[in-house]
Amino acid sequence: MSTTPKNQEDRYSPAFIEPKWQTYWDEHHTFRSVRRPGHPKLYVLDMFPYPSGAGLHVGHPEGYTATDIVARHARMKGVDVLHPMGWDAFGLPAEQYAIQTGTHPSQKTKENIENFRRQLKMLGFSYDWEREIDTTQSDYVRWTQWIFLQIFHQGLAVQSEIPVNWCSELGTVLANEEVIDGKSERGGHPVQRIPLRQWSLKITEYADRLVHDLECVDWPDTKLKQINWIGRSEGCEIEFAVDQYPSSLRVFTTRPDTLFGATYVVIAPEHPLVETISAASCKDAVRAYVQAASARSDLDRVATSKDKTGVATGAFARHPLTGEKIPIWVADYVLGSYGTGAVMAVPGHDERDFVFAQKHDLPIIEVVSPDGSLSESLLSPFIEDGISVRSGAFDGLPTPEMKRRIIDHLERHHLGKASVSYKLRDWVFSRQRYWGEPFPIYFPVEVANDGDPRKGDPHTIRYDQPIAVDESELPVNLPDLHDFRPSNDPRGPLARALDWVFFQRDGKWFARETNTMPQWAGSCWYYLRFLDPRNDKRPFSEQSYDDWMPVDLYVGGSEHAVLHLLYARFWHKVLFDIGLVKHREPFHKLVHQGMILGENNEKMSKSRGNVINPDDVVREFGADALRAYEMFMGPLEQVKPWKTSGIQGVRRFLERVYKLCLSSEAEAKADEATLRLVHKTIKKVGDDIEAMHFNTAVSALMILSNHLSTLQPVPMDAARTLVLLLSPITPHLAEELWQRLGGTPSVSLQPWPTYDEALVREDVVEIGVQVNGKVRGRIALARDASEDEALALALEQENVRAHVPDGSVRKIIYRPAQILNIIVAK
RNA sequence: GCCGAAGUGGCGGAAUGGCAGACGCGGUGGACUCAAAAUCCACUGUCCGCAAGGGCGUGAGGGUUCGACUCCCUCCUUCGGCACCA
Repeated sequence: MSTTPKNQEDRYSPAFIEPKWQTYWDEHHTFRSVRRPGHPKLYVLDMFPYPSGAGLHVGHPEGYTATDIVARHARMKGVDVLHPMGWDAFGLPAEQYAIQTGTHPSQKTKENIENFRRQLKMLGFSYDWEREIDTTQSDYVRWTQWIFLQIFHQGLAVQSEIPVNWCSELGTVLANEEVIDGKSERGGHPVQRIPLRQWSLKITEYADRLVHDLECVDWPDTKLKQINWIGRSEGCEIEFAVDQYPSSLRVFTTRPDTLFGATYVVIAPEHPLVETISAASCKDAVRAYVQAASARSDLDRVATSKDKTGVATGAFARHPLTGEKIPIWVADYVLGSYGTGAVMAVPGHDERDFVFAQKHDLPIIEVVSPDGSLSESLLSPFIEDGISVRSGAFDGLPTPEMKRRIIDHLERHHLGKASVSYKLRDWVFSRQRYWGEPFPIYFPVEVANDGDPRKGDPHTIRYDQPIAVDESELPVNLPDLHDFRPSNDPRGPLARALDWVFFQRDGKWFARETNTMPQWAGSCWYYLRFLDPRNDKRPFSEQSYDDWMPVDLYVGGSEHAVLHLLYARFWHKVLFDIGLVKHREPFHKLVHQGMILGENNEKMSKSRGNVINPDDVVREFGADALRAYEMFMGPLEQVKPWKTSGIQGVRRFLERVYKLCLSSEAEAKADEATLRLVHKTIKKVGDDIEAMHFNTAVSALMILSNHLSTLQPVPMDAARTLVLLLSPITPHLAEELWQRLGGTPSVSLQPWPTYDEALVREDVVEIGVQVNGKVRGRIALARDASEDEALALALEQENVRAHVPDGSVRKIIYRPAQILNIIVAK
C-alpha cells in the first residue's frame, strides 16, 4: 500500500471515532436544551417515528440529518435550540405481533424503541435525549387523555352512529381500502356497512379556520392539499316538499342558478327518509337497492362510478318555484355523508345527472346557455357559467348574479338558505383495538337489584350519558389483557376486561368506554410535551411554552400532509380557544423530505429486494458518510435514487479531508487565493444551511477540500475552518479532527466562523464577452471596471475582433462583473 | 377528470434573467505496482475540424428581452395528491 499511514490512528476509522464521540456527547450532555435570556431560540422538530420492528429505514436519516444540520449550525451561531426526539408507539403492528406471539404489545414496543434509539444514536443526531417521550407511557397518556377531556368539555367530542365496514368474522372494523367487492381483503369474509357507536371529533367546526390560518405559515404545496381536502364549497340548501308526506326534503347545491332545470331529486341510499317516503309499489325494489348499496364499500362504489345505478322511489317532490311534480330516486352516486345526502338533479348542467338521466330516461332541460340563445336539445351537459334561460322571470341573468338572486328569492319565501358544505368529515376518533389510549370516559350502568355486570347479570350501559373521568384520576391505564384478539364484539377487546370495564361508586355501577383512541392522538400534541416532558402537574408549563413555541422548523414525510398535520392543527386550535397555547398555528415552517428510492429507481420494499439498511451502511461507510451522502444526493424535498457508488464517493471525500487536515501545519500561512476561497466557503455553507440547500453546501466543502489538498503544506487555520464548516454535517469526523488539530472539545460548542465581506467579493472577475448574445471570449478585469475598459480588453482578443468588424458596433450592454455583450450589425 | 410539482450530459445534480453542465458518480488515458485493488494526475455534452475555431444543445412549439434552463402562452411526458363532494 503506497499510502500506508504511519500508524493505525492516522487512518480515518469511523467505526472507532463515531462511538467515541457519541459517548462523549452523552456523558457531557452536550446537546441539553437550555434557554438563556437574551438569546434567539429555534425549535427544530422531526416527525417522530413509529418504532416498527423493521428498524430505521434510510428515509428516516434524510429528514433527521437535515434538521440536525440546521440545529447544530444554529447552536454554533449562538442560538438556543430545542431539538427533541420521541416515539409514536401505539399502533396496530405491535398489537398484531402480540397476538401472534402471545406477548404483551408493550414488550415488543419497548424492544423496538430500544432498537430505534440505538440506531438514531449511531447516526450522531444532536437530540436532547433527556426530553425523550413515548406516547404509550402512562405519564404521556395521562395528558393525551387530559387534552381529550378539554375537547370533550368544549362539546367537540361526541358519540354518534356512523356506518363503518364491520367484518364479524375478523371481529373488526376495516378501512375502506381493506374491503374489496363487499368482502374483506384478507380472508374474503363478508363485510357489512353497519352503523356503530363511534366517537367523533367535530373538526368540521374548525374547517374555515383551518383554511384561513394557513395564510400565516411557511408551508409548501401542502397548504393546497389541505385546502382541497377540506373542500369548502358555497351554495345553498333548498327545500323540496314531498307529495303525500308532511316534511320536506332538503338538498344542497352549489348551482342554485340551475334550479329551473331540476327535473328530479336523488337521495342517497343512507338517507333517513328513504324507507318512509317510498311508495308501497316500490318498497321492495328500494329495499333491495339500499341493501345492495350497503354491502358495497365507499371505495367499491367509486370503482364502478361510471355505471350510474338507481331506482325510483315512487314518491314525488314539488319543485319549489314551479310547483311541478318531479320524481324522487334513490341512487348511490349521491353520498349520504355530504351536504344533506340529497341533490336536485339538473341533468342539463351536471355530468353525473346527465348520465343518470340518459340512462333512466329522465327529462333534460337547458336553463343556462353560453350566449342566452336556446338550444333544441343538449348532447352534453353545459357546466360552465352562462346566461339563464327557461327560468321565468329570471331569464337573461348571468350565472353569478343568478345565484344571488335565486338564493335571495328562496330565503324570502322560506324555501331555502345560503349554506356552506365541506368535503372534510368529522373525525371518527374511536378504534376497536387494544393498543391505544383508553378514553377517559365512563357510563352509568342500569342493573337489576344486586346484579353484578361483571358476572354477566343483565344490564344496560347508558352510552347516552357519558361521564368524564375526573382529572385527578388520570391516567386511565389499559387493563392487562392476555388476549388482544379482536372478536365479533364491536365494543372491542377491552370489553372483555370485565373487572376493568365495570366499577362501583356510591353503590352504583359504571362502565368504562372500551374503544381506544386512534394512533393519531399521541402525535397531535407531542410537540407540546417536548417543551416540558417531565411535568407531572400539567401537560407543560407556561414558561416552557413561552421559551420555545412555536415550532420554527418541522420536517417529515409528505404522507402526513393532510391527516397528521390537519389533526394536530385542529387540536392546537382547540387548545388555543381554551387559552392553553398562544399561537394560532403550531408549525411555522414545514418541509417534506423526498423519498429515497432503491438503486433500481423503484420504491424500496422487501419484495423488490432493494432495501438499504442503515446499520449495514454505517458499518461499511460510517454514519458521517451516510449523513453527508444523503444530503449530497440532491435537493432535500426531491425523490432520489440510492447509489452505492455515490456514498463511496462521499466516503473518499471524507478520507481526503481527514488526511489533509492531519497533514496541515500550524506555521503554514494561507495565500490570498486560499484565504478568499475559505471565506467564500464560510459564506456559502452558512447561507446554504439556512436555505436548506444541503447538497450545494457539501459541494462547496468538496471544492474547498480539493483546493486545500493541492497545497504543500496545508495551512492549519484553513483546515480548522474546514472542520468547523463540516461539523454540522459530519459531526464525528469534525470532533475527532478538531481535537487532533489542538482544539478543545466539543467542536459543537465552537462559534460558527465568520467571513470577511472584502475577501468574499473578488476584486478581479472573469466575465464572458458576447457578440450578438453568443460567447466569443472571456476577459479578466476589475469588478468595477468601466465599460470602455471592458470593451478595450475584449477587442484585444482575436476571436472577439473577428466577430466585430470595424464600425459595426450598434450597442454595448455591460453589466459589471456579469457580462459584456457587443451588438453588431449583421 | 381535477389540483400540484418536475422535465438539463451515460447517471445524481449545479446555475432562478448574464460564460449551461459546478460538485459527485461512471467512463477513457496515464502514474504507482511483478500484478491487481486502493490512491494520485489528465480528459470526459454533442456534431464538424489536424488545429484554431465553429455549428447544435436545458421535454416540444411559440413569445418577451441586447441576452432565457430561468419570465409569459400552448402542448407533451413523468411523478405526487384528490377523485360521483352536487
